[in-house]
Amino acid sequence: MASTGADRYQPQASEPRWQAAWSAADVFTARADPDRPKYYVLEMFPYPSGRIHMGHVRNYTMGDVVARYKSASGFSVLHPMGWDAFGMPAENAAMEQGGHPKDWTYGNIEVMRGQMKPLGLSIDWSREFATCDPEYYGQQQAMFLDFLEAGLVYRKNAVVNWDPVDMTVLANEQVIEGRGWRSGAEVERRELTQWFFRISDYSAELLQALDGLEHWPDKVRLMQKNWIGQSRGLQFAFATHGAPDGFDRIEVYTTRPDTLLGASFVAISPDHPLARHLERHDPQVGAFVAECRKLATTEEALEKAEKRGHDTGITVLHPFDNDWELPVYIANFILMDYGTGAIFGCPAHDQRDLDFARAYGLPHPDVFHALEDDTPVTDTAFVPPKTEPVRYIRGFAGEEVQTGNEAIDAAIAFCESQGVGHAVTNYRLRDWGLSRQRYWGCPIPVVHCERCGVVPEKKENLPIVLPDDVSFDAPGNPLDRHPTWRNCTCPRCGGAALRETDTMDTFVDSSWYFARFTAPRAPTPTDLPEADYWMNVDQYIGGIEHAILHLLYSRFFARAMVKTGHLPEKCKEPFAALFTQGMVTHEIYKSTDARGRPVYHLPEEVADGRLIATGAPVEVIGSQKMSKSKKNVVDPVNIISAFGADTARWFVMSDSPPERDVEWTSAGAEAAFKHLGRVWSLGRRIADMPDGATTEADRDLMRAMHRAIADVTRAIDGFAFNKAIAELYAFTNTLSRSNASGAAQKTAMRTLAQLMAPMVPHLAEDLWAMLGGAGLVAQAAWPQADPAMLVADTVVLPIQINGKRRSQIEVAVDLPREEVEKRALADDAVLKALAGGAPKKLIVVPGRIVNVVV
RNA sequence: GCGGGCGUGGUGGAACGGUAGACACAUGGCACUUAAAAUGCCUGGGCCGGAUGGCCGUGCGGGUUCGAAUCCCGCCGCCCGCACCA
Repeated sequence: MASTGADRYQPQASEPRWQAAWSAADVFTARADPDRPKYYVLEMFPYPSGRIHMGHVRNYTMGDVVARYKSASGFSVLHPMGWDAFGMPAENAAMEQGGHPKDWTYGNIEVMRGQMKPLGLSIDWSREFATCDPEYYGQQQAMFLDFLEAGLVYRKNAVVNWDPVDMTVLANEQVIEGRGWRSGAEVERRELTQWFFRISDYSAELLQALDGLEHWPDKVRLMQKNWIGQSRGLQFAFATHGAPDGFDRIEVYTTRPDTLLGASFVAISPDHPLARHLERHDPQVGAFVAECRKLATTEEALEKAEKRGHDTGITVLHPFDNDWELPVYIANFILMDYGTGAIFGCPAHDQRDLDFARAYGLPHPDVFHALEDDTPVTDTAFVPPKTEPVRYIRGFAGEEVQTGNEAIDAAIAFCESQGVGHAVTNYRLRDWGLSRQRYWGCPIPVVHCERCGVVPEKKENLPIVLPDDVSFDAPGNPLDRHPTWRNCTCPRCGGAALRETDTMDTFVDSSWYFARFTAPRAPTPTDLPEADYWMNVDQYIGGIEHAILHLLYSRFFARAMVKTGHLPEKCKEPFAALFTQGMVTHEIYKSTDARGRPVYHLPEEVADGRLIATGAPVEVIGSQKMSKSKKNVVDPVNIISAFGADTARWFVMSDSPPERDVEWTSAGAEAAFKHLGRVWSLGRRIADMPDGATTEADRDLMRAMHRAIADVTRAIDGFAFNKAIAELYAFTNTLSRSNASGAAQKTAMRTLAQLMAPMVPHLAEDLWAMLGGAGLVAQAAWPQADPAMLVADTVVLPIQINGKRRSQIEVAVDLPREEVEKRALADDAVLKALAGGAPKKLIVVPGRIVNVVV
């Protein structure tokens, strides 16, 4: 069965054979084995866009290295795969090319599965599912109903991007410079009643629990912390003057109460109740608010937009000086969702407020100065860190040196003592709006009954399956205009009712798939004993672009599932360790057409900076993330057919550290292929050697082998796959030059095969079989380094003179410090530098370095 | 705009605060060959030098330290996210 008879490396022939052998031996089926420790490794599942790309290859190879390594190390491994299959592209394809999102999606899954299988990943395919399978989303609907009952879901109004020409809701990415991507119409903000998860109830807990995620990257924890955005501040009310009835007070929230005596205006959100009221009665306000509503809904658009306001003519009285009146503006940069939707501006110590104050001719009195600089603020706000002491000139305690934090504490205490407001802990995190006005998503299982209102579906009626007979020739949600699907009976009163036509955000689908993998065919969302055995995910691997939303939503969902009994208590943090991998990038080849528009070219169409077809030169632009629109993509399928899967796997794991981007180059891929061929030939040569008699060189080779085992193991454990590969290169070089006996070289070669197996499993099986290894290397136990073989007798100590390396000495590892000092001082270079004098200082770092200061 | 990250030879990168450039790729040289490909060996940051060696060098400018790619401060550039892309 093995390709031992071949005379050269032929991955195209051997890779399918080994994949068949693994399949026949049922090597990758996950089994809950109470006698073995379990290990759940998961890569973020792919969106079935149509073809796999190098980013997938890199992502899944990383997971595969971990899975194979853990399996060899005695763990019962779960390594599943599925498809994040709902989402807009399927609907877009249906609109552009006709056809049905379902056919498009399942067709893509078929193609991509077919492209992934040749990679030889150790995936338990028996657990595969797609989130658009009714079996999956039906269970999601069941959980939604449980969440609803547990008070984790509610409805409220929220704004969406509305395209007034296409009469449809647009996603943020469909809004380009304030206009609809298809119609080109100016996008408006429109309010709709939508479903929300109460994730903000968990703000404090989600924040606090970040501390326990020790095996997550610090940067991700920090990003989530900032996203949750806990702030401590003061909430209080200004009394108004000249405001309409019912608006005699405006509640504001501030994180800088210490600057209250430097306030110069009050600003409210265009969505603030007062603004809404004025809008109805004052055409000028109406015009301004309408202008604000043309802005896209993203925070980014809001922040980048010119800061604009409308003076309402209303004023408020300063709480500590009733003769002091501040104007009230409606301002386009105030969010209704955060705090109370109203702020006071202290321009001297907030750049945004300062820009606003200067634009509207408002004063900007300084509240504090730097300790040695009392220059008043002009066009740059003075915003020192809150931990830095500053001199308050308009503080609550007169002229005093305090840090911002101290002054904030003092201000809150003072205001509370005066009956002006109270301390409030606020969070930036908003509730998670899950309603989407689209067809290709999980239907929200509720009905709207004229008599009973909003009524949850009965669980026995689940799944609420998407109707197949829909058309995409008209804009908007086909479910809204479906002739029969929408009509249903009320589960409560049995009368006529209308089905909810909103579907769920696809983030819902990806917020629990990891739990479903533990029991993918269970008749309930999860099977608790299975979840208890396999959860949590021991190693989760995916892109840094998911650092906030997907991971935060999943953390919330896990808590909600624990609360509703779908996961055991220990699953509140479902991902024990997280690794965020970098992207695969490639150069971009660009030229321009006759009309001067950019034209992009695929890498295979270009050689030496020229188009192969015409010889015309192309502009070479530096590497960027592979994307179809820039055509800087390399199709893994082409690489596999040219070089085999192992070359693709080896290349994406070598060179770049996995957390950083890797640049795909054809030269690098060819080099990887050549190297694997060299290793194969080396294996062939060694396999044919007679065992021979033990030689002097055997011990050196065995030392190198044990060193390689230790180094590669440590590198894989530490996710430093590029270093593991560097060690494998080094050991391969040592082995190929070794004069050791045939028997020793065979042992070394078998070990090399085992150490390479997680990265290049097919080649490893070739080598293992050539060298008479027992069974499959995929089922062999990971080699162990013998500590006795790792200790060196001597060590080379570099000698620095004034911090620069000037010499070195070789000493026994256990030589006492005094002896090392003596030897160092006797060194020629040191004697010369000292010129007879005594060293000023002598630093000996045992086993590392000696530094002589003269 | 806000939040997070990254920056080391021609290239990808390595380096518990301790010999900067491990391991590769490209280049150059040599061997093998009628020739080419393939393969193997040597070279492989810059400058000076025949060599031993010396000086400079980790985006830029400062600082801490016996010693800084690594820690601190200030810049510059690039990348990711910003709640309806997945």
